[in-house]
Amino acid sequence: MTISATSQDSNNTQSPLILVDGSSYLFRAYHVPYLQALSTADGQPTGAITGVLNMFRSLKKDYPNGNIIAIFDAKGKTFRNDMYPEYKANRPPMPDDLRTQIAPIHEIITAMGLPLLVIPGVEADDVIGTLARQADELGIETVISTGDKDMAQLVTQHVRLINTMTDVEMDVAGVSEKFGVRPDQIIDYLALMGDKVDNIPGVVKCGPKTAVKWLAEHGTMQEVIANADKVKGKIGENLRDALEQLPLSYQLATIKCDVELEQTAGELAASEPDVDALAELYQKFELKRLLADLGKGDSGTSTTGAAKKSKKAKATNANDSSNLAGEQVVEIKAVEVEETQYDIILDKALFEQWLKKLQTCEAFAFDTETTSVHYMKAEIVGVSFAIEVGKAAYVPLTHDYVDAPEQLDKDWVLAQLKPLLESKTIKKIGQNLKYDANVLSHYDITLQGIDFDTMIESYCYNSVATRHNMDALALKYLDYQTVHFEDVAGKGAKQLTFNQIEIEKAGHYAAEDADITLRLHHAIFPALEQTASMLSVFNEIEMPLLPVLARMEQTGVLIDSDILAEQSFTLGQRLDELEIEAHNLAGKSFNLASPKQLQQILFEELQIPVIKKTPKGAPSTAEEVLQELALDYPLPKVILENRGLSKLKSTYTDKLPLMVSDKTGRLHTSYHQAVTATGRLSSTDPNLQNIPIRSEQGRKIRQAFIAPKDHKIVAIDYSQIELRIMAHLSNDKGLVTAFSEGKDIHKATAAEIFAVELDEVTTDQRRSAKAINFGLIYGMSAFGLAKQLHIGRQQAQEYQDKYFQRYPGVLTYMEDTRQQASEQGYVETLYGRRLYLPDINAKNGMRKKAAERAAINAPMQGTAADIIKKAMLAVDHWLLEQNDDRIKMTMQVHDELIFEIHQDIVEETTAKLVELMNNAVELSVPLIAESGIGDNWDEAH
DNA sequence: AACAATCCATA
DNA sequence: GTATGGATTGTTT
Repeated sequence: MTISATSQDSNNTQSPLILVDGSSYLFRAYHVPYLQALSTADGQPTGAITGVLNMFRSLKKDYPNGNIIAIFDAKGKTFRNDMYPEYKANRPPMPDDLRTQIAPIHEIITAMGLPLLVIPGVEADDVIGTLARQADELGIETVISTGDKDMAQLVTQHVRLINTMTDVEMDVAGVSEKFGVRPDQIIDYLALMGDKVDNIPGVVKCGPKTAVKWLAEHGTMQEVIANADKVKGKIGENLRDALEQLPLSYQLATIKCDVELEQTAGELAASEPDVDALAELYQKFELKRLLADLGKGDSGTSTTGAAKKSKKAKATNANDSSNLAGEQVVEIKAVEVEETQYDIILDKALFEQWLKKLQTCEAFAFDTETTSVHYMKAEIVGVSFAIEVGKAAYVPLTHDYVDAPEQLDKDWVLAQLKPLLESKTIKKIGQNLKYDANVLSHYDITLQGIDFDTMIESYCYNSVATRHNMDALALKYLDYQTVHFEDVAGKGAKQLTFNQIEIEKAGHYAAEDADITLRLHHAIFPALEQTASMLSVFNEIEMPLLPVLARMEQTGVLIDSDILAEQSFTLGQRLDELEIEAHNLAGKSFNLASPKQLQQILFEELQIPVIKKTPKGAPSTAEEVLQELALDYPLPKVILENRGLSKLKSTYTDKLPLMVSDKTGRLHTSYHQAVTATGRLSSTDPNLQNIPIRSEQGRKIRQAFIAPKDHKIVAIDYSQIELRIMAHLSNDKGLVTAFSEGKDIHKATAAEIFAVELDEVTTDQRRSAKAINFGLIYGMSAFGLAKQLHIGRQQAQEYQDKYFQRYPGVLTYMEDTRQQASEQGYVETLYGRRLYLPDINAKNGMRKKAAERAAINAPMQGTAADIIKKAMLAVDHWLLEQNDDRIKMTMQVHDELIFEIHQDIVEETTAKLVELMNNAVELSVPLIAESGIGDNWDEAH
């Protein structure tokens, strides 16, 4: 069969028929993580609704003339179940939180005026197949929108598939290219392979490759069956074993194309949308975007939606306990995008005019444009400002493309701006100002008056919303689509740096950045202010911390690249040896780093028993599994050593030296202040918070973190901070006393649980107690504890019961936390940082349990984060007072601060720093910081 | 080039 | 069982 050249002879004047596989949309939308958190204020999940409707919308955009028909599966069994009772028997039941979204979707689609087909007794596929067949016969161009590959059998000269996610269309040639067989061979192909998910039997070990090979040879499954005795080897046996089953598989894989329908493909057509019904439904399910768009009117109708929206968008009080989902509604002040006036400043006169306004204003938003996203490499290209909403200016400085207009002198402009930027009284508003502060510091400007950072505002307001970049914020809080950096600079290898971008284009982008930042501040800050605790975390912790982090990043840390290079070499040698050994043991050469190849070798070729599976169902080759297998087999042991060493080499010894700045000869990480849900910092480029410590080899890497000449590395960490916080929060008498008396807490716990004297506690008992203590912090279950300690579930339960019996305050605290989380939808740290838990009342038990564990952990982890942040503020304050460049704070690793201190003053300075950290906050138990001093980070521990 | 899956480093 | 970032392989834009 060849692709017909006559496909043009179809009736082009008729609008194409678009058949939508609604059920495939539904499942896909349901599994999009970003959408899973969505729900209405009263807890009805809306993620799948939103996702499905978005997909319909994009379909409409792609096929403006399309005649869209929606087809969904009906409830209950189908004729395939009668044929084969095991059909789809492996499918888990539909989750409740998906089920409840189906009816709304149907209602909305109907209100949109689209024909909706839900036919019992058959699957959506069969309805689609029937319509596609009819359309094909009528010569109507048809597009089937689905994620299901099985539908490839329906493709003809007039019928194509489109994968909505990838927007890839597949015609006859496309099917052949993709699958290696023609559309009319797809059923044969599917039948031979079988389908695990749908529980369709096929030929064992026959995958796509084999099926294609056979069909290329014989054309159809019937012919393959007829020639079954000629196939050699194991796979030939498998084929012959499957002969009886294959006709059934063929039937099951065949989409039924003669379902009886009330209307034919030629008759079905959309009707006018019922705008009022839509507005009501969108409002009911709080679909803000859709409601807004309804007002804008693709159909040019009514403004009902928009009017309702402005009434509805009244700020929800953050204390409102009905708001359980963590989804917050903010009053949107600047919904209408008014006239904007963006100045591009190329002459002195206009610049001075702006300068005057800036000098006399209370606060302004500003943004720097640079050549790089890395603060150490970035050079300023221009700066932008906004004082009032809608009016912004961009001052280009160093655009240097061919024919770039003459620009104001960079040094002169920065000199003019310096007093302004360094003023503590004129407030600055920005988005991620730490970056701007770092860049400006390279121009001898110390940014001050950093009062409002919209990224931090958004983070304090809701830390669970993972993205706090400007584009996301503008969309969320202003319902405004910004110009993206990639829109002006391109992306990938061809991306331009900002200095290469035309001033006109760059100016609009940059000025908009400043303008939007200002608007965001006006949108988010008032909402943040409504909750005193959130405001205080913002004002007392996060904003003051920003310049402290900037200073630490600027300072960087010193590493000895030679030590690392040497270690890389040694590691490389050992890795080569291990590779040879592994290949010998396996009897063939393979990639040690590939879990997939390793699975094959271990579990298929060597027939080693499978102990655990990955979440996706493949046999796991994770460390704990190999650890266990290593007892009985040689290969896993080699793999384990290889894994450990290659991780060290690629992530640390090879990589770190490459990241040393040529400007300073030091390593400069980026601390992220708006990433974690719990309030911790995170670190990237490089991540200094996961430098190895546990293994002997790993500690060598810490030895490369050295002090400069005449200096020492001082590491000070909080001892048992999270358990101390648990003691404080729970106010459990026994726990508080144990800490107050300065006891070894794990030992004390062991004495209580195992009912022995303190000095009779064995190492084993202490280890168990330690696991229990850690487990408590993680919201552990008896099941988890059992796994950790390799003991039975019952015994783990006994330990846990005993613990709660001895420390009843902890039990009460855990129960209260869970209840509080469930009632208010969030938990708080000691200092008021709030963590929303959208899943806390989820119908899905797993997700609910996970949210409960997070609810237990967050106050402890988050309070620890608050405390060390406060300590950093205290330390930084003291350092500024000292104004002594022999002392530098260089790193933060969650419960540890690392310093570089001149040897002459190291003892007394360390004592002072420990004192500052100990007194960072007042708890009902002592807060203990422990210090270590050495020539490198390893020694300092 | 971008993304998922898997594994592993830290607190 | 909590919270992260990153390297690798393997698949698909």
